[in-house]
Amino acid sequence: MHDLGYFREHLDEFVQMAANRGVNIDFEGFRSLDQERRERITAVERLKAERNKASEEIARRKKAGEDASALLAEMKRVSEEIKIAGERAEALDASLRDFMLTVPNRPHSSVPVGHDASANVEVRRWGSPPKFDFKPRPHWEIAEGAGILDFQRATKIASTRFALYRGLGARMERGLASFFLDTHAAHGYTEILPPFIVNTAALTGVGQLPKFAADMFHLEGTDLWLTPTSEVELTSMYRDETLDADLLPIKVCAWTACFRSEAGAAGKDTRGLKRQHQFQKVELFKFTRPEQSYEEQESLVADAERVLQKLGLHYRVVLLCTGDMGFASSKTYDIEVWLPSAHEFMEISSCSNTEAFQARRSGIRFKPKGGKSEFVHTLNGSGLAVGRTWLAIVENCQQADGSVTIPEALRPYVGTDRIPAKP
RNA sequence: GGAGAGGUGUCUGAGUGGUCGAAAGAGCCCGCCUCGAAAGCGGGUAGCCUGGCAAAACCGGGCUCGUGGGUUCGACUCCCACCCUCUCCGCCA
Repeated sequence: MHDLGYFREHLDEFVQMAANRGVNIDFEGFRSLDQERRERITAVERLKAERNKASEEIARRKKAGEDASALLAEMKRVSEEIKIAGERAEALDASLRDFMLTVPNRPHSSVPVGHDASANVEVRRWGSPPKFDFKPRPHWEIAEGAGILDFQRATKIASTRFALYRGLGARMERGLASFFLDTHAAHGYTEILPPFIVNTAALTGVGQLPKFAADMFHLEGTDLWLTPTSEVELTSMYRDETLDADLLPIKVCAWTACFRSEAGAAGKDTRGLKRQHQFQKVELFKFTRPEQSYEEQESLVADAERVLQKLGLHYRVVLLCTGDMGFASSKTYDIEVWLPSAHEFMEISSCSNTEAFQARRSGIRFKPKGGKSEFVHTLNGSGLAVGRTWLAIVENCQQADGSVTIPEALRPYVGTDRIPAKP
């Protein structure tokens, strides 16, 4: 969310933002709503000031034993007026708040302008694609052949877009999560294990609600939802708190399952692990001072890259353009890993600086010594999506006979150097 | 699930219808003192909305004592509902 005063005074900047992001925002509606709201508020407040003054006078007269009945009658009438005018003002205020919650964040000046992914800018590449003297197969073929992945039985248990891992497949999924967490902990991130279920306030605080309710699973008859990303939990753990400035930046990481309804994704990535209703993810998260957030974003991306490098997987880093960024983000880098079967890169991490956008929604402040409290900046990034890393390993490390060589760094976590071609 | 207690500022914690945005203490900040620090002494220290104004500083007004309603000229204080926390009992991985 944006600061209302700033938004009002710099509307032209937000008109530009909407054009750059390719979204429609009703600025005319805002102008009239904002103006009427303010007029109503001042009218109500004038009445309240009158009442407060009279109340003091009534108290004084009663103490002095004087008569106050005329004032009392007058104030009864004023109070009724306040009630009626107040209701209208509150309705306008609620509408304005609802509107403000749907305005996306402003992209940072370093973000390229563009409508879709074609305007994204590749920042760097690491490693090189593996060479095969045979035609590399997609991960679902290798994995189902090796008996480490079973989609059909997962469908019996739940529905399509769920996976069941078996044997070394399950162990590699678990091992990857541990490997990620251990690596990040060694670089200053405190491991958190949060609830996987979150409430409406938490989702509103990160910008997931009110706009993206359809992308999530809602628990019927409750205020609770299955978490779509632990970014929600990690942000909300400090919701409505003022943090000690000396503790910043705060660096945390978490492994959780993530749940997405994938509404609107029908027909997309229907085969394999790429797009599931449930997947595991290790998230990196930072609470920083405003002036250090962009520097911290670069190091957060590097922290996510580190685990791919240790696994020896070829990847590139892409700076997303204005039209391809998420709702809450000011600047986002995606990390994309190489997939030999499709001969293309696949998103495996998304690292965003939301500046104060989420902090303002979530009420997360810090207080500098002797200064006024300010909103922190929040940064989030996958480090990494576990299921997608799993499939990248299966594809990049596959052998001609259908077996998979486990990357060296991961071997202690899987307990073997190779997944055999057959169970 | 049942019974009881309670939710007040950065924190602890007082306040039971009228100068209460809120005592006291702690923390933090600024002075004095000191070679410097500690101690001591003095002062300061919430957020949001709104108007003066285009903005900063500043000044005025309004709101905020878990949330939402109600009673009242007036609510931290009384009433109702809900949420949350703690203790005990029950159940349970």
